[in-house]
Amino acid sequence: MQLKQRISPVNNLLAGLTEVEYQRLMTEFETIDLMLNEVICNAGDQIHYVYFPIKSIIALMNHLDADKNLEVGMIGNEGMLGSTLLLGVNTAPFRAVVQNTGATLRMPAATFTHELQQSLVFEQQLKRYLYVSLSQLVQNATCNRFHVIEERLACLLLRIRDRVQSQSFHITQESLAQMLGVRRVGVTMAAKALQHKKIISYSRGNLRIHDNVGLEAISCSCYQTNNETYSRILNA
Amino acid sequence: MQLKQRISPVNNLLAGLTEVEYQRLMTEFETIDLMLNEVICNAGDQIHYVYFPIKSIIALMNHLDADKNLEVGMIGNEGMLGSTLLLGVNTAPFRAVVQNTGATLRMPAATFTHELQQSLVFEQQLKRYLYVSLSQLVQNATCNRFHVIEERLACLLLRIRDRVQSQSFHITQESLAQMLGVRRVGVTMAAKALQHKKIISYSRGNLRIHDNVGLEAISCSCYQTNNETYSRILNA
DNA sequence: GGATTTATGTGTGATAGCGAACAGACGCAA
DNA sequence: TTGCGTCTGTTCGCTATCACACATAAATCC
Repeated sequence: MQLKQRISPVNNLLAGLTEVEYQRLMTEFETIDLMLNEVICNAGDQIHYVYFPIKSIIALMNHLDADKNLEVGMIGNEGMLGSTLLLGVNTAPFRAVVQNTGATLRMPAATFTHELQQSLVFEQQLKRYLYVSLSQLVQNATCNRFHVIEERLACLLLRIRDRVQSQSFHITQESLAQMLGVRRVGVTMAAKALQHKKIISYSRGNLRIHDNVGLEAISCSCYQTNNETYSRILNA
Repeated sequence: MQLKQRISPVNNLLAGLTEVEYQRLMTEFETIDLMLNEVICNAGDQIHYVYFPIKSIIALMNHLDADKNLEVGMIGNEGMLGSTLLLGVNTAPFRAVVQNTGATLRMPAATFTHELQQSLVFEQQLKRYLYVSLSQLVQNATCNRFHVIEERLACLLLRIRDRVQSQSFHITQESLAQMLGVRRVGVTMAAKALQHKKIISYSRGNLRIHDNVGLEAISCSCYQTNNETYSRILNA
């Protein structure tokens, strides 16, 4: 069973570790369930824990005011929350909100920084992840500037799908609107368009993707660009 | 004279070093002049040198296609180009374009990574700078999404002013448009509005700021937010 | 089972910014 | 002086998105 975990690790950032390193790390983690819409931290908060999602999704949000929010990063089992600790700053740069419940590994920040010093491979992997986060973040910023809501919605749904590893998941239009930084009505229109094209079905937060190829065709190239960046840097 | 340099260092990231560290670093730097509109690197390029501007400005641009560009970061004597080497990745995440000529310190990438290992203070300072870059980048992304051209232009002019350390500088509306990710005509309109308010004067690329307070009042809060982030993290 | 909450759909007008095309104005160089 | 390149100003129709207000429908709760 442990072998199975190593071949298909619970979190991709823990791949590539030696068996010994992996086992030691696992003794430091606790597995928890995050609560939907829970605000793990606000920008400027002290970082107490780092989180490695297994099935959950954490959204990084930049918050200007009540109706000016923007998703600037999404963390699933391909990433982690708290990687900026690598830079020697122990305050959170952004608000982190739980977008999807599910099992999550958690470790105290102090333990994390200590573990980094124990394993060069681990540290190297996380530094690379931080580089990828930076790149993707900028790609999303540009995406926000130039692409229309429907493209961006398609992109967002694909990113969620990849992280929940399922064709169907639960998310309200209101949440999607917050992430895209647009009005809910804007999401309603875009989602309706996707439904008419038989690409998704959507009812009261229950969303199902029927046509993956169609969705990728509609989404802007940013989806693919971000995936390429991830695999180029982290699976090198 | 050397003492003067230490009190008012050529580049702010070199402040806080001990005299010995500073002197050793300076032997590794060469001082060069960057050419206007020179593309130092494109996204994905190998990083050969790191740059510490003294009077110059380097703009980080994300490039989708010919007419879809966005400034995602600006580097003057408060920062450096190449800080992502800290993350152990030696390819550039973004295109870097010279926006203002002027003296610049340059060091080979290999020397830089070697020097990082020699001085913990230096490394710590640059890690913090990378954290600040990340934060500012996200702030700008949100700014692009929510604020109107005139606010953003005001913000941009203030950022340039701070880096050239002068009330007047040369930049075309075309360049400004590229950085803001809008049409030149959009900049023309916004710049005209600022001129009517007697805040700036502008003729064929020669721009002069007459009313700093007025310009800050018009610019969005992102300007101040970014400055606060910088001083909170780097001057701590 | 009725009331309330939550989630989605619709409609109307306003507006910021876009694309394209063109006109003037300044500056340098032959 | 003429010409050409660069920079800025102006206009027109168009579209995506916004703000606000209200309608409908499913889920949940007492």
